[in-house]
Amino acid sequence: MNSKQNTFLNAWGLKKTRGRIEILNYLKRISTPVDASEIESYLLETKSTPINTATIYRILSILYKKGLVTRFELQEGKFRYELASKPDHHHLICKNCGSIEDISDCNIKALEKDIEKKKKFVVQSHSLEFFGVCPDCSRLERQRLAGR
Amino acid sequence: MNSKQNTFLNAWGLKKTRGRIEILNYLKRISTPVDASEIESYLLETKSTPINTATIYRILSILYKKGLVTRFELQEGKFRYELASKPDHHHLICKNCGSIEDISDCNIKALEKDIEKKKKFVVQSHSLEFFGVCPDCSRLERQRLAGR
DNA sequence: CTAAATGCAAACATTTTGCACGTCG
DNA sequence: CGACGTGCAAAATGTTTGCATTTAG
Repeated sequence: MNSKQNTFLNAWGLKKTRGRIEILNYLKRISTPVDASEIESYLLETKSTPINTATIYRILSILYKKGLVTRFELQEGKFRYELASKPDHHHLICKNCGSIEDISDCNIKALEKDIEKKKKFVVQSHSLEFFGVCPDCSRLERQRLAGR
Repeated sequence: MNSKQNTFLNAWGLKKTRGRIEILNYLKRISTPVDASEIESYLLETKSTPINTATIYRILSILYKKGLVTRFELQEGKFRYELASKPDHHHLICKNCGSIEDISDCNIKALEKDIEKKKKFVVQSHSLEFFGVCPDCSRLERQRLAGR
């Protein structure tokens, strides 16, 4: 299936299937991390044949285990996914509108080195998220207050 | 109920009830963050009358809203809770044994200032977690390899 | 052809909710 | 007494699993 696209799937010992290809293509296109149900609705809206919920979870699980996608939680009680090939970065999450913005890496590496030395803890990955109010919501709030 | 303990509950407009007092006392004693079911089992084992699951969630929810406890996710698909009065800190989570260790604050404040300025994003809170292998598990792994 | 992947239904874990009853202040 | 808090049962949400069937290689 789809002999030219995502050849690396085979390289990872994974069969190329419609679900995997479409999920990977979707992940390539998104700018903010998505959860399983967003992936499902996207495939439902745009693709001819839907992909089963359990299959989506299984695909995400195997891509995660192979290290092709990253997975994290943003205080929502569910997981979000991104392509692991994205450069190291963190997130700004607006508690008002839910928007998620990336911020690029910020010398966490130094901190990791420090921890490894002081604590003898081998750091494999980290997650850093900032929760607050995004510029748009701040602006609207200011306008709302001013208008009274 | 319990006229001397946790008087601040009243100050926050919350009635002093057995559940709230016992949960707060438990949170004071723990050294690593706990989830709802750990709280429930603890109360079940040690206290005469159990506290209903839904009630535990409702108590945690109101304590969280009032800012008396903090809440976060450690890639487990559930929330963990701590007293908010604990000094600012982060966590080292061992992916092998699941142990959670605190690490004290590490100049994230500077980073926050930077973000507020550059991104116009108002930071209210942050979460920083490191995932990896704890010293104990590293040691056991080394021994296991040496023994072969 | 065979191992791997999927669909379906059912189970599971965590968290939330409606409603009647109980209790703090 | 009255608003707030709780217990119980049921539901909502996110995720996983067993098993029969399909499909990539």
